[in-house]
Amino acid sequence: MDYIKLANMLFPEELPTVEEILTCYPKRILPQKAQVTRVAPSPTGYLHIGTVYQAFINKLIAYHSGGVFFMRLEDTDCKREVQNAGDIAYNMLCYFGLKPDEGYRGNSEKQVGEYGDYIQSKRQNIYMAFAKHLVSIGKAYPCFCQVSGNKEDVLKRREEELAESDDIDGKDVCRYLTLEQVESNLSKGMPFAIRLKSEGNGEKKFKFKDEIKGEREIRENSKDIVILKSNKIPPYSLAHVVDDTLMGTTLVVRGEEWFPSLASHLELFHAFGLKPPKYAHTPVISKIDENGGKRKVSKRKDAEADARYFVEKGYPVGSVMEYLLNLINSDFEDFRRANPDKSYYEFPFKVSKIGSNNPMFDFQKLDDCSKQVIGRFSAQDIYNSLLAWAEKYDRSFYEKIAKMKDFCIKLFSIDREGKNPRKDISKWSEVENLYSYMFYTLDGKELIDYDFDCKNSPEEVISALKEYKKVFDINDDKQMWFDKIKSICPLLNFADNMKEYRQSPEKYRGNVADLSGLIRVAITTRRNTPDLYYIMQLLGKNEVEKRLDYAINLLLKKIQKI
RNA sequence: GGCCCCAUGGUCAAGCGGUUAAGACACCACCCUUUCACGGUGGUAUCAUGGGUUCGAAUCCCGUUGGGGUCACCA
Repeated sequence: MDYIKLANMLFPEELPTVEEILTCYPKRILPQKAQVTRVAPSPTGYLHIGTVYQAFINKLIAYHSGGVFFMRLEDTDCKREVQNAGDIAYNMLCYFGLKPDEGYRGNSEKQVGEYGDYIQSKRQNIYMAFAKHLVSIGKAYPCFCQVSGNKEDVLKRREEELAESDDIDGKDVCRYLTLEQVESNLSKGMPFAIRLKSEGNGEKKFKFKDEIKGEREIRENSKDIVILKSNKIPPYSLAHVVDDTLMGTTLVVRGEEWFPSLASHLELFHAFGLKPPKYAHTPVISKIDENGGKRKVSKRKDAEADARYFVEKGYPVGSVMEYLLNLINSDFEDFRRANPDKSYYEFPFKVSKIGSNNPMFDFQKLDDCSKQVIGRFSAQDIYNSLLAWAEKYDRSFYEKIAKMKDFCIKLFSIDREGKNPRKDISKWSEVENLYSYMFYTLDGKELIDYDFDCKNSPEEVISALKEYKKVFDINDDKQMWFDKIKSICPLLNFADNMKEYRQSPEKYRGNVADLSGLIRVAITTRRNTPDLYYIMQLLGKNEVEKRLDYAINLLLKKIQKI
């Protein structure tokens, strides 16, 4: 068979040769251990949190090795492409602090770097040239079988084939077409795809070292995989081999779902006589299903699959990244404890320490992580971040707090100065509710419900609040404030001293902590708030008195109803 | 179904042939305390299962079970 003739029949158009292309992409000049890594999302929707996770690992590797982290847009699937998804992906990566050093920069900015184009749909000639080359050396052939690419059809067909045999990778019939048959098909205008003429033997294994999984034995590829679709656009396999070669990628970090197709990628590199990069296959982030099963976080079913979810909920970037880093290298926590002020980029991250089982997404842990991160914020930072978040995601709250800057900063200062700050905020979206009692005045406010949840009767609560109102003075200092609370304890038969109360609780109706609790609930409707003294100071004399009255009246009404 | 990957508490996990099987989240108790927190101390709870190998197994090997992935002209 005259393969060069075949190649020219298939690709009559003017194309550069592979050698010419290769010389256009010079080797990168980098320090010895520098790694070139990449993030390569396909614009099929929003950015998946798993892509953030992958991108983070890639960025970390490039950063720590003094290499390059670039971005490439894998837009070779025209059917699934979603408008602006590439732009969203780029902007989200930047938002999470993962701005690529090189490559695609969204729709509005110019690409950066010498190894482009970084948008695959703009590189069609290159892929065609590579495919043609493989045909011309007898390692690829045209396939005229018309097969539906629709996912449902594929699944159905697969099921039918599986019913007959386990082995669904028999060699394609088109592999054995003669030059004349091809010519005849071509003259009828039949579309064709290009397939790799696999030389592998599925029974044979070869050694392979994965940077995460370690030494493996994998089966040779024996599938005649498609390397150019009938629309002349390559699928992932060819695009990966060509681009990561030309762009000088030294380490491909990708999800474990790619592991089964690794052998075919390796065979492709081999067919071209190219040296493959190193690979690291990472675990996939999973979650617990409604039914209790583990599964991959799915775009369709899980809101948190969309990276924007975390933005909308108001998790600070650092919180998400530290949580992810914790999944990536579980000893990150130790580092954080030892170095509370360092950037997480200073953590001595190791690819080899990435675990090999699929981590489960744990919101409790995320929240805790986030509380620690926000705990390191100053009151000013909290306010600024909250404001920026609210401006986008909660307009009415934004309008409110935009006018209350000083008040908010004072509020966020309570219990937050000093070594062990209060850790009660995990995301900006919960702040309004958490501190709701600080964001309204009683004027014009409808019924607020109180839950005193105490062992005292409503009558006792009323008299406690009345007594307190008598002595309350906004000008008191903190010591005086508390002394006054203590001073009314005896009137109510409350213990003003915890030690005494503990010794003989039966002698009292309550203690000074209980009394403080009643006042707290009356004023804030909550049992947990920051330091009550400062809350009252911020609220001011009138508001505190109004709230005390309000609570007393509410309780009176309740008694009358009974 | 074939092939591949994985298996330590509810979750994230250290562990690399000899450990009282770290640590974190969550939960509980106590301590601190002039309120809420913060912090501290302690506690409940784990090596999926059956066989080997070994003086000795969470650790090595095999089977079983369970979970995940993959088998597209999707990435």
